[in-house]
Amino acid sequence: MTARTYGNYCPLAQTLDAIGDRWALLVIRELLAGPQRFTDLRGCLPGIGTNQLATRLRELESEHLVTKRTLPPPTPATLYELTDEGRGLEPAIWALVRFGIPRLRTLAPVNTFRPAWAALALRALAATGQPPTQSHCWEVHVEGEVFHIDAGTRGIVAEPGPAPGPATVIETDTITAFALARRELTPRQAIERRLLRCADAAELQAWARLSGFAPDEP
Amino acid sequence: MTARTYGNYCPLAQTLDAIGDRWALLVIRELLAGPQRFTDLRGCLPGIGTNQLATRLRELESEHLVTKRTLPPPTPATLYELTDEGRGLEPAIWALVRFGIPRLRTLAPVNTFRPAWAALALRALAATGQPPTQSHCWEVHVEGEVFHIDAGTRGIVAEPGPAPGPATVIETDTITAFALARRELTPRQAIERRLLRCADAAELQAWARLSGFAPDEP
DNA sequence: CGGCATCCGTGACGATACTG
DNA sequence: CAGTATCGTCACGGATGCCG
Repeated sequence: MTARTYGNYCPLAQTLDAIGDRWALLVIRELLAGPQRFTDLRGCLPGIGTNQLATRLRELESEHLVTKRTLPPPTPATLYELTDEGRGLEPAIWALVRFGIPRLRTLAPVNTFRPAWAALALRALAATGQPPTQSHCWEVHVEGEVFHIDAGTRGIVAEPGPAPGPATVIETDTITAFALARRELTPRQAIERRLLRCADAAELQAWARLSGFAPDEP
Repeated sequence: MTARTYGNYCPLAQTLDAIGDRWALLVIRELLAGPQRFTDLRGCLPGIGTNQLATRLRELESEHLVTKRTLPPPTPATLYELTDEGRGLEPAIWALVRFGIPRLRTLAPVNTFRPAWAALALRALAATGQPPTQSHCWEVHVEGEVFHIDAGTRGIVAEPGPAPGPATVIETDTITAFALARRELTPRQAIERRLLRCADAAELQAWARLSGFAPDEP
């Protein structure tokens, strides 16, 4: 009953009518990592009220961006997940994330901090640099958060979870991931300071070029 | 502590802290067409309160996304315009616009309707299809709204205003522009029905391929 | 008239408590 | 675990007034 609609026949205004409410895009941010339960979402969204979360999920469902699924009785749990239409928001979200990366200021004490958000930043950069000349697959670990990048013949996709096939494993921590994304650190420096691990230096450089990280000095 | 900030050290949350407030992105939408005066913005944003507009402009200014400029005394007027940092939002806005285009439903009576928003949709599509093999420049007119697309060696840019050099002029109306963007009409059909004018059919097709419009039947 | 500031009613939001 | 109920508060929308 939200007459809070902009009422513009404008694609941007219609989008904001759907996802412009407070918390809406952050709910979708969490669902980008895969299906989630109500309580998981609540835990990942510090400060949200349960009523607000319930309302946002209901609205996103009515916009056909999110669906509610109930698992069969062995372990009955209701999961929320993005619809195909909801996944259509990904390009916009990655662009918003990329815009926000240089604006991350020094950490204020009130700020909460999650490895998932560092992984989000690395995922958003996964197709902004030079694409590799041949197929690659990377599996990136940021303190338990895992996603993989598949640079194959059909372009570059960055999906949550471990890689389905063989992949170069890259492992780092939250702070280092943010520093890489903000280009305050080169991958080589991260390796030297034992902040990042990767078995194959050439694959690491290919990932760095693909993501547009800061280049090493010659 | 209702500073209304999410308080997350997350690039998406930081972006939403800056532009997630109501009306903020629509203000920026209007500024994408060039510098605007307070009253012009108010006229293009039906429903906004003057205090809200003043507050949003002040906040966007403090986020360094918008600057206020006062013209010299001949015709003293204060103009609001995007900063370079604010223009960094363009990729995100185009992605949000593209997400909203298929979601534009049939026109409800309450909806307001502006040629500028149709031009926005065409501008957002200006680099989603097949890039042309050689340099092109188009100047698109939608009921007085003018922008141009420059597909040169430095990539594809879509800027407000008329083209600085020679360009193929394309002229159409608001409804047709939306129909093209929604792929409900092909450019050829628009020509045949006298809804669109273009002096050069080959240039029109190049623009259609670049924008990913509906192809003509073979 | 353009560019706000102020006042006020309404409703969305935030926090807590409570329930199937 | 997955929400609903309640309530205080604050931001929003609309109207009006001030000032260059």
